[in-house]
Amino acid sequence: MSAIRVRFAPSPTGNVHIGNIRAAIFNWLFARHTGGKFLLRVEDTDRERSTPEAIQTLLDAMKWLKLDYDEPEVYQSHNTQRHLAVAEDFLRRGLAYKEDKGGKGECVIFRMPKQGRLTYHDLVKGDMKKKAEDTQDFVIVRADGSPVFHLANVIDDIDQGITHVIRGDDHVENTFKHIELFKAIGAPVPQYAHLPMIVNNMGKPYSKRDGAAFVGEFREQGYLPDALFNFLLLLGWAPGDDREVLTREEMIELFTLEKCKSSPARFDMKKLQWMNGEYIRNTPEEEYEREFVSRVKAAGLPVEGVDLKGIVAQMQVRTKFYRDIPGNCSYFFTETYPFDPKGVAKRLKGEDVPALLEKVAAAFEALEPFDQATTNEAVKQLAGESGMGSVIHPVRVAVSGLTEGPGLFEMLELLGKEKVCRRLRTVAAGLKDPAGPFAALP
RNA sequence: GCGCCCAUCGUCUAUCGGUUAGGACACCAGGUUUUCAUCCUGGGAAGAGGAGUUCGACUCUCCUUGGGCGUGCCA
Repeated sequence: MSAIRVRFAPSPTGNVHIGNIRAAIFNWLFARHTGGKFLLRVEDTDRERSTPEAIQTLLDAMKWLKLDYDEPEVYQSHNTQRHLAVAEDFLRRGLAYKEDKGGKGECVIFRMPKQGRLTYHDLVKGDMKKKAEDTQDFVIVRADGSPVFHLANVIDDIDQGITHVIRGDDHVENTFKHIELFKAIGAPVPQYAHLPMIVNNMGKPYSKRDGAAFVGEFREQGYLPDALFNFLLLLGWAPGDDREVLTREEMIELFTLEKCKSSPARFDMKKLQWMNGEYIRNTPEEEYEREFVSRVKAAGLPVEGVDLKGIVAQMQVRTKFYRDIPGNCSYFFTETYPFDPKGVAKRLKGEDVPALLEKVAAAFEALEPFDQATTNEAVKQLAGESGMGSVIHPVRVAVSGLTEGPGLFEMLELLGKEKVCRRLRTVAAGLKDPAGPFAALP
């Protein structure tokens, strides 16, 4: 039985930064790979910001990314008495002292060694060292009697039996302080692993100024949790072979801290977008269909009397974000589909277009059956010398309002003869009417 | 300023002394195609600089340069 225990210990602020959730991902993967326990500790000592809503946001983000934890979450604010008691003990043993460092009243300060060398082995960064003289005593209890992060964090780690602390690079310096705290308490020092920072194009820490920076934002924008998870994993870690798109099982199997890089990684939104597309295309059809239907219904479109399977098959490969689904294919579900002004200007504004559309409608009317092969043949006949494109483009915009979408003949078959012919004639009439719906468009 | 850390294509990365330095994203070209997307093929693109160690360095050591983090009664 493995005794490994790791934790994710965020302070709930109402937003979960991607750098932070990445630390959660690495902790989770490490636990799952080693058969250890993954715990969640809510460092809610900032009573102002740690609202129930903020905590819920955090929990939602964990759930969305399927980062399940193995024991009930621990709230740091519940342990304040314990933290203070340890500080008292330090005071009694002369490991800490009281001082008023700036007129805010007396605080408790922990003594750091004054000579020698502080060292530890970082599982990612290797051997780390620092001269004692380069460290300073630090505050562990504020003048107002509240414990400081360093103290609370270490004590909670001890109480939760944490064996490996996996966190962001920005904590490297703190580690020397924390280790002294563990020693002062007489607890075994955990193993440490510091993950590289996620930075922007400028090499600066990635922040909200650089685009979506919080888990909730990616969710709103339509990213799949598994895609974000996979992408974040690849920032600072690689499996060692050429695989990039990995299942959760593969990740768990392959993940080791030794394979973590220690240099900062730039956040590349383009690659995330690609990854998201990969995940959408690889989604089981039934699951995509479920998502598709719920999005279409949510947009107020009726999903009856259509060849849903056929539509879904056409749309899945073309979906970049789930949220774009209704806008990209409303014409399958309603007669009041919107027309893209640019498409109208480009494909429907020719003088001969109304007549063409009527000719096509008449030709289609006679088709039996009305399918890809027969419509294709009919268009070929009508186009003659001028090339199929001259017919295809106006017809596409007329029946769908858009210049992009499934192949025209697939689209026509899915729509059916009746709708197609009616739309062609309606659009033709509208184009001829000086007061018609297209008149206002350029 | 001082301390700690980092450094391979534009980006994410593989390489654990000997490779034509590989893959992916992005980009460009071509193929499939009515559009878009997918898919396929091809292309350009990298070891920051300088010393050393070595028969041989991207890989080990040192220096320089560049960057990040820390240096809070924030976490």
